[in-house]
Amino acid sequence: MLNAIPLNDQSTRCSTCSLGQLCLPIGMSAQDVEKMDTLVQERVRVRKGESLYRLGDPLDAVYAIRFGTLKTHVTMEDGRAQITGFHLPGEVVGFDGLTEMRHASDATALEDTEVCVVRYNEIQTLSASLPSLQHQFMRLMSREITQDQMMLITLGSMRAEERLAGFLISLSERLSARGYSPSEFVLRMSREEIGSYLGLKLETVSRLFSRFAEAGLIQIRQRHVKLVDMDGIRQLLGKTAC
Amino acid sequence: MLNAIPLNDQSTRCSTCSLGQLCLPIGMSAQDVEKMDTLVQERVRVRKGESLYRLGDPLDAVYAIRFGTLKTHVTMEDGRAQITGFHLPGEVVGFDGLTEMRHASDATALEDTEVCVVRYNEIQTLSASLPSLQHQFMRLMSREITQDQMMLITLGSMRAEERLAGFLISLSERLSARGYSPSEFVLRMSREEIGSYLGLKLETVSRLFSRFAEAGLIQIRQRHVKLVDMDGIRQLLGKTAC
DNA sequence: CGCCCGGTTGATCATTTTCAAGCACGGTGG
DNA sequence: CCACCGTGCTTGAAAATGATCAACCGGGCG
Repeated sequence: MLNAIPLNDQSTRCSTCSLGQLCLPIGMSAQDVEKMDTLVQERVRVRKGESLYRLGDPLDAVYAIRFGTLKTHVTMEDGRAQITGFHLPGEVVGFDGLTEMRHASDATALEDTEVCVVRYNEIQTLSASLPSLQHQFMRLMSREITQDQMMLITLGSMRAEERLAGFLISLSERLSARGYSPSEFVLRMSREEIGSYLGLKLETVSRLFSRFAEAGLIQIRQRHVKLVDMDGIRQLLGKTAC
Repeated sequence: MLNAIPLNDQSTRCSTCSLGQLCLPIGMSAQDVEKMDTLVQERVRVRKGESLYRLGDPLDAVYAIRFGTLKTHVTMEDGRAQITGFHLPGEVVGFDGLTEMRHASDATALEDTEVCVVRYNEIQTLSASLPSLQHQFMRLMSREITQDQMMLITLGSMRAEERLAGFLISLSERLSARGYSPSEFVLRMSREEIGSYLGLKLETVSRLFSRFAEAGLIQIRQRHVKLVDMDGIRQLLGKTAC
């Protein structure tokens, strides 16, 4: 199912990786990044629909996305599921569940995806000779906490319209940071998945997309979106403001 | 405003602290815990209503609660606020904002509270001679991520009734772990604060409490709660289940 | 003693969900 | 090549959940 890709060429190195300052090395000095070139010994290919890991799986690594898109999600005993995040290249997944050394969620590919395997052991070992690596991992985990808390605001105090506007803006910004168009992109997830992420039903998501389109804010055809009026979309976000 | 308490007596030590296995040392060996006895050099008293830190404050420490209750909350530009957590003795706050080394939220005391100051520098330094400390901090941060994700499920896919039932159960379990009664306790937060945390309005919280009481699940008088029918409350949680 | 804040309760309203029907695109097989 | 099927999406109407507005209560404190 999962396709391991043994590595021996230069392309494996963080110091020469094109994702560079979007990924693990974000904010680190060039020297320090070179020292972590041995950190990633393995890459894994995950096909669309397959899982990189599942809730309860032993956790021995975190994963940096090279290309593709992942969703992380939790399913409750009663079958209800919540998507906790959509993840783009350069983002690191798997920080949950370090407490029990077992994954606390599932990670599933929304399209064919490749990740760098960052073994937890290696992190621990390498940190001894590269103290900034330890700091780096704490920063990455901290960022995840901050992002989750932003999401709590979204789900706790925003209306459907604001949530979807925020979703589009966030996606636009993240794609833009990766060199893609900020105004025109393909949604890799279904209406239902967007709904799960935003705490809405798929019909509500669909209706809102139609409404945004009718208002001239976006153009949408299937999963292809074009953000026509960014300012207008941004205004939706702070609409209930004083 | 904040009351620093310089330390020199035994009571400062993690190895002899009564919160022991609820707090920083959770899961660590006795030897390792002794080695971290120098970690906490300072304690701080925060009076009811005062803030331990505020959004944007330089972050140079995380804080372990000795006694009292804190809320962590984020306020948006437009004034809307979201409470992201209520924190009991033994819990560690301040892990957000490590990315920018500035706090990404506010922490405010709901009653007079005392915290142990754990300087980030000290963590870094001590980790060199005590590798398990590094692992420990990652575990604590990971736990925070997992908890936030549980909260995302709550806000994203639960109904008001389920949210409040879950809140009561969670509080009961955490108080119980600290040696308090699991069935009878005092809410340190207002209806409005509960509402903010659960993504509900204060009136809804109030109504639900009344409804729970009428159904014989709880007794409530002001902020004093008694959980009468734990099983019944638990059933509310999985109600919409299949 | 009286005020004030926090809480309760009721009536009404808005938003989102639910249920239901139908559409469009992509793939499959005759 | 086209008819057929299924999945994902759209749209409408009705229902439900929670929000809002408003009045009132009551305990604690100056």
